Amino acid sequence: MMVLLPRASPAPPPQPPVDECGAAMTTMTPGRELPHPEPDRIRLAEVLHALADPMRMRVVCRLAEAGAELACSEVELPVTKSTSTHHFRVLRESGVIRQAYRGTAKMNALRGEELEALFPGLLAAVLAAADAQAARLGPAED
Amino acid sequence: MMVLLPRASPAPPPQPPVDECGAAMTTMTPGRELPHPEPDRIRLAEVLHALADPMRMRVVCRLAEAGAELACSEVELPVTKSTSTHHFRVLRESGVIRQAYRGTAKMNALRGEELEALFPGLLAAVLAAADAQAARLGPAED
DNA sequence: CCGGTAGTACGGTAAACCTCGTACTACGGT
DNA sequence: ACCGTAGTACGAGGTTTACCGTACTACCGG
Repeated sequence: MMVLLPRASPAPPPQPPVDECGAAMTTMTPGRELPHPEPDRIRLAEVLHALADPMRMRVVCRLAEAGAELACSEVELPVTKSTSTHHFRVLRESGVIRQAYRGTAKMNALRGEELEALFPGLLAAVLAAADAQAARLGPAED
Repeated sequence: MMVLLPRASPAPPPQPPVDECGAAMTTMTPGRELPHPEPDRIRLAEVLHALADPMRMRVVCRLAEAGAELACSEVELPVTKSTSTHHFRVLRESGVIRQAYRGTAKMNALRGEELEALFPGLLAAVLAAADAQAARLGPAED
């Protein structure tokens, strides 16, 4: 009864993904949906906090200028993959982006319309502000 | 030679505020100017971070709806005075508000025009978003 | 002159945050 | 069937944050 595990796993949890609905989900959710906040659970403070980080702002700008879904790897950040994953999750959990698995990639899209309905003009103003600042300082600055 | 000090001060520094210009400033700056960032040193990330806190957001909303300067004590927050001071400083250092001493009070005002020049529509959008959310949830909510 | 009000500085705590490295899982192509 | 690519979970380190309490300073009014 030697399972296929390369390492000698002591024994405990042979239960793979088990799941139920948000309970287990130990690893990745195959081709399934990821937890996204409903529009009425999106909080301004969380959105602003999500946008207040340079890395995440860069992601949002890239998504906006692309105007379409982008894979995580499509948005290059000067951090490791783990950190990148972290930032994308913060953006998703705050309601700024929507994520979905597509093949081996995870696609990301701005929740533009939903945010517009909740906070009219906010996203546009932030994106414009980011552009303005990028133009003001050298495009490669802070 | 019994000085007025309740405690027995050894003797050393009878020099009161000494100062020079940002060097000493051990305590309060009398009726003087406080350090504010120049418009070109205001960073979007810092502004958003400042606005991403509920307490600070409350301050900004109060200042906006008042349309005029308000003393710190005029803006009631469910925190101690020290914490309040902390939040006002974050707002000032990020460039969101301007502070000045007036008598025993410290007056606070939004740097609306300067922010508008840097990030057109941003402050308005954030304020509108805060109002919208306050209306959506009970005005006494999160 | 004395007390009250307004605000600060300092020190401390507990939580949150950003970052990384390592080890792992899924999907797709050769 | 295997390897590579894309992304995750977990744990840990170091910094920042929000909050408080205490002790202090400045200004105003009686």
